[in-house]
Amino acid sequence: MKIKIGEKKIEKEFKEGKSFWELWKELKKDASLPLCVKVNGVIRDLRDEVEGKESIEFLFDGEEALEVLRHSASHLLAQAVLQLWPGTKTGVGPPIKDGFYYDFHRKEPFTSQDLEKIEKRMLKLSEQNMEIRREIWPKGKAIDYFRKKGQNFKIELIEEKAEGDVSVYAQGEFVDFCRGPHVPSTGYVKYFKILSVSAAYWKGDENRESMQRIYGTAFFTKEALDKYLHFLEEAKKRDHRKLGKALNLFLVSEEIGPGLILWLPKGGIVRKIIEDYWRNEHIRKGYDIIFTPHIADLNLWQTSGHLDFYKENMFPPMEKDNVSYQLKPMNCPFHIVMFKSKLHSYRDLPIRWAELGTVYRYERSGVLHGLLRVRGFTQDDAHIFCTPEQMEDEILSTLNFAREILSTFGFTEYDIFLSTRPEKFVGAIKEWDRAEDALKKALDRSGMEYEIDPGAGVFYGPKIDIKIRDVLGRTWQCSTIQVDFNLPQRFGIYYVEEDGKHQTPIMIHRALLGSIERFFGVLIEHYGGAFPLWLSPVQVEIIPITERNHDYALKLENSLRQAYVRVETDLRNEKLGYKIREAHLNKIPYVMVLGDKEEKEGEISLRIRGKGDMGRMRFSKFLNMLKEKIKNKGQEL
RNA sequence: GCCGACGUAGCUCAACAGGAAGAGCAGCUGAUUCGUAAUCAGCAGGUCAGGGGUUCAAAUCCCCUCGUCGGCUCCA
Repeated sequence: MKIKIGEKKIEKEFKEGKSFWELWKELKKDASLPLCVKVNGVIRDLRDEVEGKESIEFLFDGEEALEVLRHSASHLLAQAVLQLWPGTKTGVGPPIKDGFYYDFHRKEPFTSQDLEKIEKRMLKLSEQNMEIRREIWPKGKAIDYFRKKGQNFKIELIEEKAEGDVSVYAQGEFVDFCRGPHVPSTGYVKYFKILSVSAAYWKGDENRESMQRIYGTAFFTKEALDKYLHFLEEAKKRDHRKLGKALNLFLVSEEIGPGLILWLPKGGIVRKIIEDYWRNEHIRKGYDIIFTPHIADLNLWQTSGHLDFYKENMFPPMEKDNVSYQLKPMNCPFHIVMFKSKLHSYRDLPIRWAELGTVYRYERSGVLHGLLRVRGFTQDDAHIFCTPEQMEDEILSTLNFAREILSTFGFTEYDIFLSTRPEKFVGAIKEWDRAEDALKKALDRSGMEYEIDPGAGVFYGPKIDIKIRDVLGRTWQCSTIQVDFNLPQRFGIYYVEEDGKHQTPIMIHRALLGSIERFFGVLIEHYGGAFPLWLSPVQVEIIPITERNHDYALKLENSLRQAYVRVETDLRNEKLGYKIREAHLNKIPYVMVLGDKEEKEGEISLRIRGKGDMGRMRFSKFLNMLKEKIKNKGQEL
């Protein structure tokens, strides 16, 4: 039998019938305690019996053990809730990415005071260090037990999931239907925090009961827990809605409507910089820039099929002169009609048409969220019409293009997913295979790592999604590259082949930033509102020390403005410290302080955001440095 | 859309348990002309989200609507 303890490997004969727990006690040399064991690759309870010739690994930490710990924490939560409010019905309580939750059903809502009470009770239960035992019950016994307790959700789960005997876990008076595994006793769950409560449908079904879901998190050590709580605070500080208000970037107004964004001047200029960069790069990559209207004849949406499969996301049509017009939820049908307006030869392909197209989608009120989920937004859309042979190269260059653009905004880590054919799909399987193959080959050639998400493609074609990671390690869906078999057929578009035959082109939809609104929101959070120089709404703040220096300040302001530098001068009758503080709070990258000394020598005193006072330098030197840095679009100041 | 919480000055937030709406910042006016994260004084600013109800009396209690937040579901 092979046993692994941390990095150490031991070969040892061991008798059957003992538990891993006992085995550990015989082997252990120090006070460290494993949470669970991995037996032939499967995570098991320490209380399970050793069967003989397994390869055993004792787990002390790591992702798998953390999941076990959090799962046990969720049981602790349920036990605490049942002790505090007997009769509460319990649902499911799994570990999740950053912690765990447990679903409960009862009339009264849990208040934040209740959450505190629960946490205290959990602490007490942890201190009691109750044994956590797995028991195997006959199905009938389990159902009887939970019926007596009035736990109808548990019964539903047992009837669905259990085949023969039922695995339950018991700690003190609390028994839960659960597959496990768990830590050996409640004392293992020490460092945890109850975070929030919200609603969740039973089994995610809108038609079923609404449960109250209590979220929490748990870690191996106090340090790790504190680190995570600190991360939550940091994320809160970076909230784009908060920063958007503080930095006057954008506004959502009740008077305008929910999910509709007003771009204030400070945000507007950032958007302009992003869009200019975007357009210029597209032209450089062989795209053409096009524009299309915001509404179109309803018939267009009939042809495109959106009325069939997208209706619930569309605002209702408006009628005038016996024509119904539809506010557009997508740009693609316009581009298709434009393709159709001219006869295309295979020699024309690939055609790459890009548009910053503003679309409107009806989103259910509960899902709106700052800039990240809105009802009117501008997609950085493009459609590539190409031959099947060109598909792979086009996808590869799009991938590289995406990488280039995203890294300019400081995003260099991605999670990439290739989504393949779902159960419901249009087009021939042969086409799907070809497209999936092209996407896969392009990904392989790009050298980027990716995961395959089987069956997650859209009904009209397979796709690649790129999720970016921000400085806090959070992921955001932005870029998407989708092959479409549906629209070209529905609109009957074609190009003329070498031999004169008509051929349906491959259509690739792609967005790199996703939407300008969402991307801006992500950018704000990524940078914490402190934009790099090239994106900053105000790049240089000029602060004259006294009124005597106002003319000099205005002269330099003009020089900077003529060099296309975004500059503001603070002529207010305030002290230097006050103005510096304000520039700092506004996260302005460079501050030029101008007093009598500077004015006399044609110099400036420079402050750099995050670095402080850099001393004096000639204005001309500063200007050259500034222009160079803006041109380079660097992340550092 | 669903469940819960919340909505007070431009912003951030007070107002014990129903009894005359308050502070800081921002704004305006004046004084101060200042060397690296807040100078002082004065003034102005509110249909307490909107509507209805209970009460002698409502920011406060009840109902409805709208919006925001946390999630569910959905998603660029």
